[in-house]
Amino acid sequence: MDVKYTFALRKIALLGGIDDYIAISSRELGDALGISQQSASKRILELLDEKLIVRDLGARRQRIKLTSRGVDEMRKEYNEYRRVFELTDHITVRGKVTDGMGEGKYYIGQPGYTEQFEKKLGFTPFEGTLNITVDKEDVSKLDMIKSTAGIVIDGFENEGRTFGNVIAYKARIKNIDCAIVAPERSHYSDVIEIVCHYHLRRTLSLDNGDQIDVKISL
Amino acid sequence: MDVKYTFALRKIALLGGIDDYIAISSRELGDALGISQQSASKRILELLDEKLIVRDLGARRQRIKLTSRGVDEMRKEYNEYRRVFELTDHITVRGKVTDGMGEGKYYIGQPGYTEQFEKKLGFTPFEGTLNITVDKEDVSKLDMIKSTAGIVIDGFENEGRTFGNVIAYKARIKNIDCAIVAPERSHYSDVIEIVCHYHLRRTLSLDNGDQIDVKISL
DNA sequence: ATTACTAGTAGACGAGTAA
DNA sequence: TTTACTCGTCTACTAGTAA
Repeated sequence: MDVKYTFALRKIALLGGIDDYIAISSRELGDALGISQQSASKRILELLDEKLIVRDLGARRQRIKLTSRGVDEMRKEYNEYRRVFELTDHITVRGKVTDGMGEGKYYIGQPGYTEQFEKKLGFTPFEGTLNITVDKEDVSKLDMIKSTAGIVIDGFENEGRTFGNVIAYKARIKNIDCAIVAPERSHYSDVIEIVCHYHLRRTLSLDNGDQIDVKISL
Repeated sequence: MDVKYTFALRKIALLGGIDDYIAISSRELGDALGISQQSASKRILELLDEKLIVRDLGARRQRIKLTSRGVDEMRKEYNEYRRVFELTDHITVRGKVTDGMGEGKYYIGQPGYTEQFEKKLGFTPFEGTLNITVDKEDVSKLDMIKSTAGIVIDGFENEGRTFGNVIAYKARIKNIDCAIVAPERSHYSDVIEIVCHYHLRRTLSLDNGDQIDVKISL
């Protein structure tokens, strides 16, 4: 992403283009960006080309707004700033214990993964994951976590099946070491999966719906 | 502020240069920024020139960190993002009622100010201000408020004394219209001064130390 | 009034290289 | 190894102007 695109995008967002269409001439945008009308016109064409904004080119005044791709780019930058200004060395997210679909157990059981967990996380995982539905107000923190490096658990093949890369993030629940795991290319979700050496449900006497804090290292 | 400076600044901050010196070669910074070693070296010189970073040029590895001016620039951008992602149309800050130094009363009493308050804020101020010490966790919100336009109350001269410009921000305390006022060029403070048509201390039966929410319009 | 083309130019970039 | 100079290229800008 070119810097000058995010700069223009941010100004458009500040002028209200993140929620809805805003009527703005290329001259006005140019003034806001400190560039000429001609350059602003070109910038708009570039942003359209990159599918960062959409335009409704009326007879007299064009109206533009960010696309979801545009909003995503902005959020990425916002998260970088949050890491700079809000962070120490960990983030705490709160959520409720939830039933998983039992899939975790199958994956975690694969020797190709377990060996790496031991080497890279420092514990052999209990066979099964604890699923937590993150509270609405903390979901944005998951973005911040995903924007950090994480520990790559390499994928492998076994009996003709392909197991993809998994990213792990070290965490602690009530001072017990554990890790959040997620497929490398996972789409948005408010559910996180926890692996741990212990059976967390039993060790901490957790039931579905129980509130729990997860402290994630960065 | 040139965009490319804030971009470089942000990467340096993310690499830890906001808290302390970080050792980073021009090649490494170039890689982080997606530019050549030569350009990164030039960028560092430009940032030094703008006093956005300071450098400790060791024999083998240079060490750099942001200056307070550099951090301020970053925070300005951070606040723009917060306005985009966190805001609706107001911010609520919480604080404790505090004794002022009686200065507010003298200033607010000046006809040069009161006439403008009436015209620009829609009320004649009670002679005196309510001081609130903002809670530590809400102090950063004051930055966000300062980064918005505010209403300019023009300065004037009276009997040889110069009264400077004042910036007012419309606010509400328990649904009573009021405004935060601050000298145009005020330095950092966690105390805000409130003007109101009513004597807020009496009207709301406030004592020093009482917790109070101030809802500030943006 | 708009948007956006063409053309000319300033300046940002990286390659080569010195220290 | 470093940092950072010079210099040639090429991009990104603005002015002029068409539609």
